[in-house]
Amino acid sequence: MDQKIDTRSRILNIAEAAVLEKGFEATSIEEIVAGAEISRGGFFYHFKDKNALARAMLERYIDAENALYDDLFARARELNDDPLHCMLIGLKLLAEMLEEMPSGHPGCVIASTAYQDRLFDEGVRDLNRQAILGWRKRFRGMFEEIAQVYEPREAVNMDALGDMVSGVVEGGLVLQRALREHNNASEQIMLFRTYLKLLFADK
Amino acid sequence: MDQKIDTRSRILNIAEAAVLEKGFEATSIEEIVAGAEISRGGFFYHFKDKNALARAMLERYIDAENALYDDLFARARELNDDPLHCMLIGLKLLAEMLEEMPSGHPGCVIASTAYQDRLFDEGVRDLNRQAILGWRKRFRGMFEEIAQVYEPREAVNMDALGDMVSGVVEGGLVLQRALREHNNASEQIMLFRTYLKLLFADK
DNA sequence: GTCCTGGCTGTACTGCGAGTCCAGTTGACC
DNA sequence: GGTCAACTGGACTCGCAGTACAGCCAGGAC
Repeated sequence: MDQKIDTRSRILNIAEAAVLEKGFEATSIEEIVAGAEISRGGFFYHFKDKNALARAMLERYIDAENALYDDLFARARELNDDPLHCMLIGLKLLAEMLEEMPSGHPGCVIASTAYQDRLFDEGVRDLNRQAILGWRKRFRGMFEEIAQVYEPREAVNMDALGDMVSGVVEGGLVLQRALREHNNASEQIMLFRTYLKLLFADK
Repeated sequence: MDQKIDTRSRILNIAEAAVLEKGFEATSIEEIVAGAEISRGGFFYHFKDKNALARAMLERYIDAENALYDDLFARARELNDDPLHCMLIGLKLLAEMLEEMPSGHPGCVIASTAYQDRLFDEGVRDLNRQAILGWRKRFRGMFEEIAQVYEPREAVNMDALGDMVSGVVEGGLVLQRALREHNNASEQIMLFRTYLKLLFADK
């Protein structure tokens, strides 16, 4: 077979799909090895235990999400050089992307692990923390750039505003999962977009 | 002993504390019965299985949260009759309440169950759904009242705006849990408050 | 050509927690 | 004195995580 993806990646692919669908604890190693067509011994050869699997999944997921944001806002920047409009376009693209996912966004691994964190060791929890702090820094930077051009109509804490991007997405995904609707996250992002339009006044 | 709280409630109290601290799956029936000082048989006498426990916990939690919102916005209404200011005061009270919780808010059961939903049966998932739809209705009503007095500066979907209250709280709690900080949720609520101030213009 | 190593397979085992079954106890109230 | 609700306690099954280890096989080093 030419689909000779290395076994480790195959395990991660199967595991990620299963975990996003039904949660980490509800995903058994049994079904992962069945899906990846390997033996249980093979699984434990690659991952010491489920914690090691969780860490590897989080690392991959965070890298992918960061790459996605890089790409999204790079495309936005090409369309408009103004920092506010770049942000607004980027959020629109993000909302569209979330909406286009056929069965809705699978849900964020970050929130999922945050709510089951006692299952994980310190390494996993720290990865989670670092990812959110990374997004805070990213968006805080973008908002500061905007604030240099547009005077905010109300004083806001820039760290908190940076966090709000993550928070709105995470919160939207929670609603989406619980309601079994499909566009809550994108609607929440669009509302946040109008917030930014109102907050950063035209000169 | 006069602390003769009936056993069922004692089980629910112990279980809720444990579940909020470390998640549903990570909480064993063993430790619940140990905490409640009953036998395993006694537990299963009250709850057919862990699902029944989850359903009972959710019902209690949702009732408590609804009562809290009722109280909060009733107090706000006493302080100011104007619907916008009532909303702003209520949100301030909510933010303060979240901040005052010594070890931070334990985290919302709704989000927690949303991310482990395959562990639960349809009844539990539906409770979850109904709770969020209830909050949507509650806040949507309040926003419509506001909109009759204050013209929104930008057109917004009122259902989505209603959801945003829940979403911002849930999202904030996710951040708080993952970051191990203690005031993210209240900061997010305060940011949402400034959104409302900007959105609903003075006449 | 052989040897070694990495990447597995397969089996057998321990231990934990959920859930079932059921027989027996205890106290309240009618 | 009988009945019922609210348990206790123990024995059991089942599924899943994790451990241990013996063996297999392909491919590169020498």
